[in-house]
Amino acid sequence: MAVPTGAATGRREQILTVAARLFAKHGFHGVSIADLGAAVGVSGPALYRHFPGKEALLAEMLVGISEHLLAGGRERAATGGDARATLEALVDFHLDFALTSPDLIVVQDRDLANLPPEPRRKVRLLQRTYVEIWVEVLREITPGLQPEAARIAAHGTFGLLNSTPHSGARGSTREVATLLRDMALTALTTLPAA
Amino acid sequence: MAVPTGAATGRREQILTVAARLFAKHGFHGVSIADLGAAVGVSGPALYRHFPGKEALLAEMLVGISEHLLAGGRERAATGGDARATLEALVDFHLDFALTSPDLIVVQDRDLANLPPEPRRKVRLLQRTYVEIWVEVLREITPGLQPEAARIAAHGTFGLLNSTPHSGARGSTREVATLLRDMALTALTTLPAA
DNA sequence: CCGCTGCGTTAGCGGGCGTTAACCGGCTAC
DNA sequence: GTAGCCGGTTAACGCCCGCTAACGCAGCGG
Repeated sequence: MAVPTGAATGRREQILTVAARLFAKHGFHGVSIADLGAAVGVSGPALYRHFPGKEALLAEMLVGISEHLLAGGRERAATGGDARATLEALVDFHLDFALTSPDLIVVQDRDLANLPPEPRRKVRLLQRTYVEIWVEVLREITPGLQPEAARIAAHGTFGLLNSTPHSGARGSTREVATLLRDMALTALTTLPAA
Repeated sequence: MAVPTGAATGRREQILTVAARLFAKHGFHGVSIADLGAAVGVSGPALYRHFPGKEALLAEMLVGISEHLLAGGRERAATGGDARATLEALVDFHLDFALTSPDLIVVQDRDLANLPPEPRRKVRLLQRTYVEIWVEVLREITPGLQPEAARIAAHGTFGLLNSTPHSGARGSTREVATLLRDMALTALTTLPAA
């Protein structure tokens, strides 16, 4: 159930992990089945023993990401503490994911367009639901905040928190985390009520 | 000299504009030369009358973007007002670019990896120089701010400001702009001095 | 009038890709 | 011990793509 990029237990997990790394670096169309096979130590068509095709592999990866995010978001939102605490939990959760699995973050918003229509709609739905969790919390914190404004603020925050793959993120992870965390919380707790 | 996606004057400009739109939607490898030709009304190999190849086209697009950003950044930084005003100008400039040319924003950080080595290094250099402008201003505003922290904050802010393509950005552009502008400025002016 | 240049066209080549086919060795169940 | 699945292999097919070749034709300078 551990979605984050970690050590691979079975072949399927290993393939998904390696594929995430390669897709993040070269893009979906920039990685061939042969490349991917070579990277896991088998070669070429062996992958078809584990996935029905290249797009299905991408689909499983992206759906897994969105489901993981949504599940984590729901979990944090369900604790029922005050809204400010919930927001902090959401930020920490999202940031942890972004720092732990930068490959998945990159692939997530780069190769969504390469999904077949059906899984794409599924991912979009999951993402939208995830955003709505944030919107609810934000509107609880800032009364009068319009839903559309909250949505834009949430997307902006994702951009902020997901920026670590771009910045190299060399400094010790802990420091990066607290910096971005504080930036996000500061920005989100001073939204205009209008 | 107008880099932003606008009406196309000559064929070259038209091709670049259309290519930006298609690349943003389908990714560099997801758009064929034939697709691109069809989208501008000519077909296929006619593009080779204007660009030496597909990668060169991408290179010109990405180099143009980074040069535009760097030039705009330098311009704002050169006015010599106080740092806070400079920062506001930088945010406004970057945000205006992101809102005016969402296609270029998307292509910029998605297809950098598809550039041939030499233009890629050039783009990276331009980007790094652009970031350093922000870093200087941030460190002027927040004394004691470490360069690496400023860099991370700058990248995070770019992620925030560049998030509009993801959020659909339906609300009237002006409102989106002021919302993201305020979020960015709030976050950047409360960075820890440590 | 002639030829050059600019900008198109269609035909075709070469290579790479996703995918399928056919085959095969090693576990494990019965 | 043998049947069968599981997860590999190599060979090959068909498609699509980037790119080149060869040609055509309007416009214009001499």
